[in-house]
Amino acid sequence: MEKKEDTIQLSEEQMYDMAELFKIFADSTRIKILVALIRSERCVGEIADALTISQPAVSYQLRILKQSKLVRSRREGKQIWYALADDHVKTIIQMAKEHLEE
Amino acid sequence: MEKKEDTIQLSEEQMYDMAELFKIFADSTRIKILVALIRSERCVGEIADALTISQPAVSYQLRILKQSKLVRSRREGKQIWYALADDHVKTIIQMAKEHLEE
DNA sequence: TAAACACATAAATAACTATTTATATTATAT
DNA sequence: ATATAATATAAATAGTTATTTATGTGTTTA
Repeated sequence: MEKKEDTIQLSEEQMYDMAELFKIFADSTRIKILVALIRSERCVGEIADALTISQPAVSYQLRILKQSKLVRSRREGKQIWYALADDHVKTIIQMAKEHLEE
Repeated sequence: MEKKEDTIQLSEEQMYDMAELFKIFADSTRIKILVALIRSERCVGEIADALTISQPAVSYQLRILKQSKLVRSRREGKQIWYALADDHVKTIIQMAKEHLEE
């Protein structure tokens, strides 16, 4: 039976970056947006309507999520469609859900 | 081969609670404290010295961590010893580390 | 080309939060 | 009892951030 390491090595910078990563998830509006995007790609208006958040507020948060490379976007005519950048977001949210359910 | 569910069901309240949980990890001082506690139980002064953070700042953050049930404490004479409440913290930090390393 | 639509951006504001400085509490030692 | 040590708490401050309101940008349609 392999034992888990009981220490985790992290540099000062890594700990700082880690906090920055958690900050992105530390807002319920962003969580709602991310959860909505787990199901499917969505455009800005859809998100605003579905979550009853103002359009500028949604755009503001989408920008943050995009800068953090958690979502990507593509333009299609007048609309801009947003989707999760990869599977990490889903994994992290799933983990957090399991933690909260205990 | 079992397929993962491609949706995650979360109530409004769960998403709010999730954001609150991430907020606790969204501060580099708290991350540093938690990482220090992965190795071993520590008293306030030790933490302050090791991380070069003022004693009141450490106490303030420990209080938040305790209220969030991420750490527990016990008094031993004049000192108060803090430790991680369970294995969850370590798991979450390990996950975040792996995410950042990609 | 003008109007309408979808989205982004800017400025202002309000709310929250971490740190510092100072002081209070609790426990030990003299 | 008093002094000292370890930690907690309070008040003040400064920095950050999400939302609103207003406006700008890019795209389609009439």
